[in-house]
Amino acid sequence: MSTPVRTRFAPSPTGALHCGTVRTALFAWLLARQGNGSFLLRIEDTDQKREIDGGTENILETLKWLGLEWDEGPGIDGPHAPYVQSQRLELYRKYAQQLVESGLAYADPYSTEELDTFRQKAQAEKRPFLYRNHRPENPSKYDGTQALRIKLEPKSYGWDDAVMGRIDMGAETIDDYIIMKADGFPTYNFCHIIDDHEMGITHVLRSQEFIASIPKFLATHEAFGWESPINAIVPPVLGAEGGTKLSKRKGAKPVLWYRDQGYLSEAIVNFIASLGWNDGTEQELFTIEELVEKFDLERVQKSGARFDEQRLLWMNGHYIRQLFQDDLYDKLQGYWSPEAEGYDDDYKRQVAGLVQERLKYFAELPELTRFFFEDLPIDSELINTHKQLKKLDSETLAKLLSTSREALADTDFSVEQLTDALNDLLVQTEQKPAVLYSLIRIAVTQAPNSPGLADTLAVLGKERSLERLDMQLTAWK
RNA sequence: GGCCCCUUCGUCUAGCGGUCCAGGACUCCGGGUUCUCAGUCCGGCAAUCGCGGGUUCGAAUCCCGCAGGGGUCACCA
Repeated sequence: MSTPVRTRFAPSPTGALHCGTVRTALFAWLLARQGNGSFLLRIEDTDQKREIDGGTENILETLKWLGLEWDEGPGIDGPHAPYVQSQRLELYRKYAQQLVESGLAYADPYSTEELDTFRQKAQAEKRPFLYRNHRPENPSKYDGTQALRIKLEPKSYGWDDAVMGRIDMGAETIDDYIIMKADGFPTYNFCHIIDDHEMGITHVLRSQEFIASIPKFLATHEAFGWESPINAIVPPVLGAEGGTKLSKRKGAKPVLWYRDQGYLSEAIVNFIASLGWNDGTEQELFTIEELVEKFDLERVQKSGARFDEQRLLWMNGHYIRQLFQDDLYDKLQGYWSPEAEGYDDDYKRQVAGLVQERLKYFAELPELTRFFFEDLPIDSELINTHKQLKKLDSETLAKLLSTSREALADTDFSVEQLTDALNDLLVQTEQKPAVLYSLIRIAVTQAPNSPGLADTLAVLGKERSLERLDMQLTAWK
């Protein structure tokens, strides 16, 4: 029996979560859910300056919406609470002190300006800047008000990355780095190592930008005499244009934006999982259960993947079409146009049923359903630009429409009777559907497109449909 | 610049020495579904596998160079 997997997602509350960040969380979550593992959420808020209002709430809300429930973390707690770094400062200070006492950490005597000078000089001489070349001979005693550096001896580090495979890096990537800032807060580099160790994390997934820092992390483990968890570097999610990774600065949209636009969490999860991972078969669509079952770090791609909105849209449409009608109707709450609000549920349910296979995201609902809720003004352009109808004069059109009106008025407006009546009209008028149906459809909707004619008429109802046909006829008189 | 990672259709990818003159999906194009849009079904366009050398009877697959892209070198994470 191997020890249960423990993974974590450890974001900073510095902005709304976007799809790139969340993919790392998803992979970690999937890994934990495969066995009787645990998924932890930890808030890394050690940079007070960059923290934004509502940052933590956004993280919690995003994960909950996606269904990535955590077993330990804010609101759940657990054996390693608290799960917010700013509430764990004593712990980091204790470990920092331990390093000071064993001579593995020392106070940094330099000011920011002095350090900048060192860096610039190194750059001018075209050699890498290494802090250890400036290590103070007799550092003053650390009193908690200076920056504290860990002393790391230059040596090579390598590890077997669960995604990337074997990676070795030379001693030049190792240098003394700051573990405690002058403001008394620990740095990410330091405290996440402590937390991951304390919390018993077995697999640490990090995005690609951390790859060069891993030797530092390994060395830090070594300083404490700890064993490193399994490291896994996940490739970046790139913006649609490629090149650089998805980021707030490059306009990556918050995950919750997609929710608000009417994307389904199943679609987002499926789509995000498919960026940089596949199960080796030709399957494209996965339920979350299938993802849990099939996900494998070894099949995670090493190269970056672009975020293709087009493909997301396709997937979302797919998931919308899968919805049961009641479920669809519930989810559509809040997306109806203001005009629709006065209508009863039964009517709106029927409308929803007609647009289900046309919706790519819920926010499209109003523009797809306008004419079901308001009488749109006569738009003569619809007929004047129609490839068949524009050839006919209004007298002919009026005659056709009038005939149609009478025939339709004789039905009960059920889809069955309407379909029959429409068929009969084709025979009777000797017109092609492209002419007759288009004419009726435009007259009754005043929109360039709509669901099927019989369905649309049936939902609109007899009274309203005939009224609109009359309006069009009046316009031609 | 040093170090590290990456490189198959426009995009996401399959491929782990022969079954690949490279398969699937999205997009796009054409056709069917008695109107439109969407959906759906059928069909099509699209990668000489970054380039150059090897190894081998045989390479997208192994090796070596090169090029391009990305990351990183913070008292940010």
